[in-house]
Amino acid sequence: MLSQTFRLKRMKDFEILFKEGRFVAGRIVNAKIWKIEPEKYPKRGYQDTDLKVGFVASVKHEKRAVARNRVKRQMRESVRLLVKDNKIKKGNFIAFLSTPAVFSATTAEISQDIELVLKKARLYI
RNA sequence: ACACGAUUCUGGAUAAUCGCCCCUACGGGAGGAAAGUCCGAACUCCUCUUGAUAUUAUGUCAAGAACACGGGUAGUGGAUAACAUCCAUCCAUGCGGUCGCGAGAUCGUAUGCGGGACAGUGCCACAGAGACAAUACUACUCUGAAUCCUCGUGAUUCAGGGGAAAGGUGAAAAGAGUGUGGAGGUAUUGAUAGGUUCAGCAUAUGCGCCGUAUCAAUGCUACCACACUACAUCUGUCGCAAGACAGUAUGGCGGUAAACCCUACCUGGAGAAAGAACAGCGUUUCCCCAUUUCGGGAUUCGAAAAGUUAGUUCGUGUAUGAUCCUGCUAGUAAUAGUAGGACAAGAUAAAUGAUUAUCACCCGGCGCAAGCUGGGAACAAAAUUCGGCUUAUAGGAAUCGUGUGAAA
RNA sequence: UCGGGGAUCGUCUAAUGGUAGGACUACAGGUUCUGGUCCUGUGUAUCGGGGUUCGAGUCCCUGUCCCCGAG
Repeated sequence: MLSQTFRLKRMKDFEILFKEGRFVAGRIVNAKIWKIEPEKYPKRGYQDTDLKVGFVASVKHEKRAVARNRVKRQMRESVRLLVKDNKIKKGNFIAFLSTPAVFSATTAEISQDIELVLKKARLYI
């Protein structure tokens, strides 16, 4: 499970990410990515070396809470393994978004697709 | 043995690696429904009433929720902190078996928002004469009057009565029902006698037609008699009660209250985003300072943007607990009392995960077997706490019931 | 964690407990040289399940889905 220091939690952070960030599509997982610009929001206390990752599972894609929570946990596990090996470029906000297909995928498939998305975004080292 | 149904219980185990949340540490870490949010309670604040007290125009403490409006519950007795829940029981209804000619009785099982229709009001479409102390339309019948002619106790019309055994409508028809008999009525059928005006066929007459008379059979039936069955009331016995049983007793004015309503009982309101502490934000107006962008003659002026905004701790996980486990006692039971033991998640973009192995379970394939191999494993995840209800649910276990087959 | 409201033809919307109506759309026919307009006709619905009632879109219970609000 991913440590709290790498988690995106604040409502305001999500608002900034979805307003400023760019969209990257994968096969079963999409992403919203924003390169942190500390001088634009000086009072938030952002730093260039921060890495914050959030996870979204939409109610419109899957109604059951059990399935949504499970997908979020699977995505977190995949990201944790990447962060552990320092595979993700620092200084970014990332939010991974669900698609309808992700709810029938296995953990290995989700992990592969997250790597694919990060490579497309040129954040994979 | 198999299949189906009902009820109750269960809702995979162990280990390794890498992680997450709580915790000083040791250690601990989803459910029977955590779900839906349909009820109830704890807890907190607010409102009102009464009393006490301090002081002063309000505060504190205690007890409570009257009146009104609204909402809820509804056989009886009990359980509970409380409930629309639970237990026991009564009654009614459905289904099945047995008994009875029948109305019905009885046994088993299931279901039931199961008070009141002599307090009042409303509604009962269409159809039908009439839909609730009703109606008199038609058939039938009596009286009177008028008109007509073939002048007869004829026909027609009108008025006023009588008449509920006929009309055939409807879910329901004026209101207990069933059986047997009586004396009638009525319908149908048959036989005999009679008629031949009218339709028809052959045509001396017969078939047929008419339905006048008698007889017989069958069906329905207001009324009367007897017997029986159910219901209500009364009296007696039994039961805490709802009610049950008995009687040569008495009686007979539809349905609907999940229509308004009446009766009895319960209920003050809002909810953890409750609420407490720290911080003192946001909104509106004015002033000042700093940043970015744009414009312009411009160390300045104007315009725009951005910077702040669901913060932190407690409440919140408890051992002074409506807690859990085991035993005993009381009780038919729900449950209560008592003795001993246990301490069992606590997050807030929200922990309880991912991968692998072995065992156990289910299905398929290969195999005599041992076994090998491939696949499957439901419904669904705490959000202040607890008691219920409702809905979802693979596989397994126990008990009971029904059906089929086999054996005795 | 709570509180409100709703669901009727393909779409929008009516209906004191008594035949589910209207508009647009669709289809067919007519009018026209053809299309449109216009006229006529036809088809199509009460969210699922249970109950009360002679009878339920309406009343009661229960589920499903949708929308709105909350210092």
